[in-house]
Amino acid sequence: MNKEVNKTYPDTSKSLPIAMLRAREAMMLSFRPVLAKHGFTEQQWRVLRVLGEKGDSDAGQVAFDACILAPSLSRIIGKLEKDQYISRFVDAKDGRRVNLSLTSAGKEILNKIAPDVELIYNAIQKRYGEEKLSTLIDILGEVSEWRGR
Amino acid sequence: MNKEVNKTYPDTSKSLPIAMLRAREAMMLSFRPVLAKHGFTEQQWRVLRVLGEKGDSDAGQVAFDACILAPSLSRIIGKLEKDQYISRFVDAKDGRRVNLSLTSAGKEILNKIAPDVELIYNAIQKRYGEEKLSTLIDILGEVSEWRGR
DNA sequence: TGCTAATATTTAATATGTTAAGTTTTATAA
DNA sequence: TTATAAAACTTAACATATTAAATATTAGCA
Repeated sequence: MNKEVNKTYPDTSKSLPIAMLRAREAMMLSFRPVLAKHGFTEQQWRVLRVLGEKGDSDAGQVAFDACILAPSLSRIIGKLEKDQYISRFVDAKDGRRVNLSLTSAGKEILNKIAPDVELIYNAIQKRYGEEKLSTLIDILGEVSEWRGR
Repeated sequence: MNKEVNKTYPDTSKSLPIAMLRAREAMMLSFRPVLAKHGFTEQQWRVLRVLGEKGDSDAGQVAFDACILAPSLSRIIGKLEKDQYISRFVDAKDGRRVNLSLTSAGKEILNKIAPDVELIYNAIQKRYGEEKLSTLIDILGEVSEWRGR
């Protein structure tokens, strides 16, 4: 049951966007302090992680993978570059594209933080069970393909 | 399948927070233009909706229901009050609390926009089916109670 | 009663989200 | 080939997110 005494959900509990926000927020309350301890925001971390998992990518791809809009990404990579965690260089074949790459410092910090993040994720998985969480991810994946009408 | 050609999901597709963000974003791409047409942001709309569904509430309750942090809510209600959609008054019994209430203009705009929002939600429900979506909301509800380890 | 801790909200500072407009480079078609 | 549209980023402006600190008020207790 809900731990928040005197707080009851309104009918908005049937709202998918709010339900997703609430669930996401519950998890981030665990993840954020770990990232903050190392001086990273949630979004900066997503950028590093995506680059680590997929290797060098152009900004558009990173924006898509990390689910960050281009204008936000521009600022984020500006900071990550200044702090020397990533390097940025214009694509040789297409002058519009900007390629991003983790520096060695970036790879280092990534490997340093990842285990702490994994720990939390494992605790979540242990509590809710792999099956339920994979069902959740599957449905979320389907909904992600909603393209309005 | 994914409509984004040349864009493939990294391993972050297994990340629950990112999956929720992506799914939520897909839906909001449909909802936001409707709200924007009436000059409201997503968050302002959540505040109006919560007040409409639960009636007058103090700021803390609204913050919880709308899933908005207190500092953000302070500014949001500042604007909504200025625009005369809500009224704000200090609680008589507890001077720390601020009670919020929809004005008649607030109720009016709420009733005006709600049907458009419902329309989209119904389309989503029609596409994915009530059962799947209710499974989704159920699991999200469980995960929302995660309180760290 | 008076002191201190706890609450509820607000203010401040920095980072990101969102939409629109601006830049530079590439693709296209007349 | 060249004018024009499209693509990929960036910049700008305003709104929200996050954390910390400040304010004001109430609650608890010696």
